[in-house]
Amino acid sequence: MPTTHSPKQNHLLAALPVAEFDRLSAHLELVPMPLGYALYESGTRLQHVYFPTNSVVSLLYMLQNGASAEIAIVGNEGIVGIPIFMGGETTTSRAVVQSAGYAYRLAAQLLKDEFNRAGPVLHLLLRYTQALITQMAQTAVCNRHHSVVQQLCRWLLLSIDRLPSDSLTMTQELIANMLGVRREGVTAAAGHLQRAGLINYSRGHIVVLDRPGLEQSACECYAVVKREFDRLLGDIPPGDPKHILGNFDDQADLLKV
Amino acid sequence: MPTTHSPKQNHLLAALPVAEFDRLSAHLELVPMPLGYALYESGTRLQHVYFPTNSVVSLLYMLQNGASAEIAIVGNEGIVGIPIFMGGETTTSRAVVQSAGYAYRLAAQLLKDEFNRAGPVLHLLLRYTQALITQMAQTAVCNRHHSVVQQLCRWLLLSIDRLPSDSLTMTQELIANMLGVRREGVTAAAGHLQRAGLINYSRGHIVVLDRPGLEQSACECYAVVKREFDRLLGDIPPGDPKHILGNFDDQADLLKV
DNA sequence: AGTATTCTGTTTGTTACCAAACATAGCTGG
DNA sequence: CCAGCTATGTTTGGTAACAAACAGAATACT
Repeated sequence: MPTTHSPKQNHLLAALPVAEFDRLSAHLELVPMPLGYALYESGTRLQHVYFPTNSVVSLLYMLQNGASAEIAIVGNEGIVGIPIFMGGETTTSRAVVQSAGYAYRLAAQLLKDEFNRAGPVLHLLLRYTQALITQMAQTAVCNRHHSVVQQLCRWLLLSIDRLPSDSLTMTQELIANMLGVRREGVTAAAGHLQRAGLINYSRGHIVVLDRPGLEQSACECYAVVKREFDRLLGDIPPGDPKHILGNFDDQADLLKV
Repeated sequence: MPTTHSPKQNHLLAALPVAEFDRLSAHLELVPMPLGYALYESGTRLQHVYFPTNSVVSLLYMLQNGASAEIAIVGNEGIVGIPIFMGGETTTSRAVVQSAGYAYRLAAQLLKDEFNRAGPVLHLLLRYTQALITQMAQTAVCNRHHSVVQQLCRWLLLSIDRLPSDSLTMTQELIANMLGVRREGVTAAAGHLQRAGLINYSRGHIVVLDRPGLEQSACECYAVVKREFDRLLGDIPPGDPKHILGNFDDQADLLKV
């Protein structure tokens, strides 16, 4: 846990041009993200968006019978609260802190105002949304076709990609809720990976020992998501909007700012 | 198959204000959508967006081993080609015509130009995108937790909601590809529904006999998706942008148009 | 220290779906 | 009409995950 915090620890905020960053930064509020805290529930009107720095958030859907399934993972590469700028204001899913840490939050109205300027913030957020859509689509595919072991590998990789170290604090029970499988299934899968020397597991503390090996054991889903995030958002030099909008033809908006 | 065609048969086009509709309509091109036709493949740059009228399109992901899974269904309520305005230009999935018919297509550049006006078209498309996201999230949940019978019911309901009648042309083999299960599984599930008197199945021609019964047999996923589409896009009086943007505070954009 | 709690591991039995092969029935076209 | 094809139905066997109950071990509490 770093002793100093900066909004630039979030990749989306770091990628903003100076003008946009300066407008927003005064209103960014550093908030702690305790494990299990629900940023919003299904159907509730979102009051803030969150830019995680060293925390990780799960987007979860809860079934009527109490079962659950993770839709997507959001960390320092993204933003929690997409429905605010998409126009729906609410979602059918909930957002829960999966790994404790911090985030910068911003009042919904301020983000909407910035979004409605139709400048770099809009384009950046939409590109991120497309990356998130890819992650959700791949989750659907993975849920259909892949084993618990493969899915656990994918999930571990997506998680540590969003964390500063190769270790995470997470019980098998919680992982089971995320993946939508039973706890025993996670125990079996985690035991398998531990015996293979890929991870070390001990009472809610996981350490990834062999990252390449984990990628080998994962299904193609992880690589597909990773590649798409890199393509859409990767290698964005801080403060340089041209890379963000490289594929956009109408860059007149930028000049107006 | 209607003998007369109109762009207004697509709900998104029908919901546009007069000014926006008039700007676009001259460039809309009626195109036939034959069964199995791929509007785009994974990774290819999209040249057009498609507004289906009486056709239905599946967004599919193909695994390396040849297996597949449907991500979402798009019909006359929506648009195919979201990555064009989201900024990614390509997707990891492919779009295939699931039920033959027609669509109006529009050159990618023209849609982007209209989108970049940051007016009603942008807000309408983003609301639709959020509805589509909900459908994809629910597909992920459904793939995890529900039986083939439940998923077949959901799929049938989503499909006939987007078709003019209660019948559809679709072999069990094709349905199996969509759901990402084996053909035998679909045979068993369809036989079950047929014996229950909910559908009539005969060599690629399905008739829904008891729609309420089908909704009973479906999992909650269908209702969740339907409700969210209605909430985000339903009851939009043609040409009245206020309903589309009801939740948007900054309506200054509208006045500029 | 000793008790309670939490987390992980294991057991047995059941079920849904996969895998592969084969059977039948309806349409199609010479 | 009959051959060929396509769509659907059925069989047997295997596997992965579910369901429920319980056992052991590490941590937390008093």
